Amino acid sequence: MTVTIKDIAHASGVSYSTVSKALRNSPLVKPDTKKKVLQVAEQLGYTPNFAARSLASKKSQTIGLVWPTIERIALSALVTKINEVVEKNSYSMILSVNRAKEAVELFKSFRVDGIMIFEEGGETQLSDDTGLTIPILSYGVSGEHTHPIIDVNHKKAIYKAVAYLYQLGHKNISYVGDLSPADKRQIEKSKGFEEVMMEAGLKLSRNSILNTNGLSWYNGYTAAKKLLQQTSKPTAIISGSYDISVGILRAVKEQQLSIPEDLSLISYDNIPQMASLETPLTSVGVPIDQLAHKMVDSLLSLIREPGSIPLTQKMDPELNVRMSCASPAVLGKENN
Amino acid sequence: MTVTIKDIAHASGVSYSTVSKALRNSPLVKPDTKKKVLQVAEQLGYTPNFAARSLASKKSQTIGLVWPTIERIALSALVTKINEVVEKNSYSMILSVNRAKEAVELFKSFRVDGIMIFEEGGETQLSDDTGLTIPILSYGVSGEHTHPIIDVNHKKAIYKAVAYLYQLGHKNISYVGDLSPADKRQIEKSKGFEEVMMEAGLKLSRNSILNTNGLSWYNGYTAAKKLLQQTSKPTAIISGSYDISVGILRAVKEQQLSIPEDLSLISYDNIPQMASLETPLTSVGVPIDQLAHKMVDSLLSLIREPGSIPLTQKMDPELNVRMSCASPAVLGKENN
DNA sequence: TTGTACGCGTTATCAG
DNA sequence: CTGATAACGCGTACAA
Repeated sequence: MTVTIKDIAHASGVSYSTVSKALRNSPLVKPDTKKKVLQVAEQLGYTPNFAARSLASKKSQTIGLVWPTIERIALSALVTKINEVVEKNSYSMILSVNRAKEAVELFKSFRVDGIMIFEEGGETQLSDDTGLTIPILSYGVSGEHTHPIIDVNHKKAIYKAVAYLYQLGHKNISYVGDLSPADKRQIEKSKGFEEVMMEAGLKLSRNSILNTNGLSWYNGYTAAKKLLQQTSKPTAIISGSYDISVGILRAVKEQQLSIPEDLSLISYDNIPQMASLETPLTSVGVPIDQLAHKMVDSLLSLIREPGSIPLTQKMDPELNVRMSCASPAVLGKENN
Repeated sequence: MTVTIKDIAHASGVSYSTVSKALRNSPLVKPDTKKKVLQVAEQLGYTPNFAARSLASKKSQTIGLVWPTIERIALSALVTKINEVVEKNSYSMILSVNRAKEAVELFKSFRVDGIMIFEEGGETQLSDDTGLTIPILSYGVSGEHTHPIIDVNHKKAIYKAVAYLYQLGHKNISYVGDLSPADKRQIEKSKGFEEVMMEAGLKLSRNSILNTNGLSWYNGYTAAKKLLQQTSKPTAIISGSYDISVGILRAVKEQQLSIPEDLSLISYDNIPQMASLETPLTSVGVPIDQLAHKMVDSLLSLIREPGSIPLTQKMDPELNVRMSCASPAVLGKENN
């Protein structure tokens, strides 16, 4: 039999409405009574019923996080951090690994106070809410969108990567990433690369931008393999994501090449996992701490007051130097 | 303004109890009315209120999954699969990345119908529920436990790994894993190794079982590095987990050794990520499809009828051959 | 087959 | 400060 506030009221000799107040730490109850009630609640093993609470208060103190791509691990550290920040703000967080549409439906049913969406790949077009409307915040790419998003300044990221490589002496740099038109974020990365290279006066050849046709490690692997088998190889590669980098590493190994001796590699995604690869990679991206705080603060602000944050907020990426870059080999090496 | 069944009732000219029945697809309503009600509901953009539904029915049709170690990616594929199976059974699933204790509290507040716990490392002792009691199923190691668990037959796994290596000609096999007494699962793995080696008549030296003192890739890395620097190296290693294997790979690379030419490696954890490593690893473990089905079926059965499943269920592991094992090098090589 | 009425556990609004 | 009491949205006996 479940313990309710009525049971507590009975056991502690006050009315259940007083119990309710005491449990919510209302200033309207005498400290003595409050203490007693809490004690009894503890003793009885009381667990609040969110369903009832949410039904009565129209608030759930919970936010939902949609994360359909848990296999793409680039985000797991971010999720953990976000959870931490959420709790610090005395909210709870629940996740769903369903596709965005289904997950949002689920969260709506739960009447979460706000929703965060992590989508990599094709962004779902969320139907205009005919019914109830819940604050939604996406970690996504700028463009047409009705919900606010937190985005990364992709061009700046690419800029930092290219500048770093340039300073090491690289002129022949390739970008390897997914170019499928459905994924705006990936498009933006490659376009940024194009622009930065132009601005730096570095020439773009046919091999400068390589389409992996997908975001999995295998796509990166096949693309890199093709690239590395050619006679005129780049001296440095910028990879569009963690997973693609994993594939590139594999291809590099199979071609008996060494990083950074034969090839420098910078990866997108500034995550801890970069350091634990068989070859630790230098990377660019927004530090997860910053991202987590920005996202949670924004969503909570949105919950408090609709329209209180800009539709687009861009975060500044940073370069995280590890050991996968070096000055390009001397000329003779090119005939390899 | 949120749409409720009363609104639907009003708009479609029936009572709201009829609407309720229609929405739940009860046989007690005429198909005509049912169709009409559903249509109106759709039109109005109705979203059921789980809070209310759960309050009234005392069921949430939702299970909670506790997963504090999302960084340890070995389980992400399993989680996705479980979600799939759960939905197929017309339940929903929500996740929490909190520590088990907090997560269970959260889920209890939500009145989920059942809870699954994924803990790697120290298993939390859940307090005896003074209050409400929810079916809990753990993915854990056998031992003292009050909640039912799904476990892996670790000894069999090790047996398969050793047998495979033995057949390839290996006699000098080491196990590299975490031996911290807090983690029963890891203990069981290493003990299994010991037993199997004894039974196979293979001798155990001081280097046969190596304690990584932790489960992260870095722990695997330092342990392997120490091992590989010695003059008498094993010809094959069995690694206790995916992450540890990642570390071993890194150490192997730094020592300028090749897999499988200089060293064979089999990893625990039968997950897709094994194939995408820079060096794809042969692995042993329970196929995730089987695991997912067993876990979901067991929990649902537990929800339907408490005590309807055994306290411990062991799953049979399988060997997944990739390319990280070969016959040991000829004798001369040993002087490397 | 449909409608009425009550209860689920909690919050919130008043009146004491 | 405390205690009734009316919602909150829905499921479900029970009545019609």
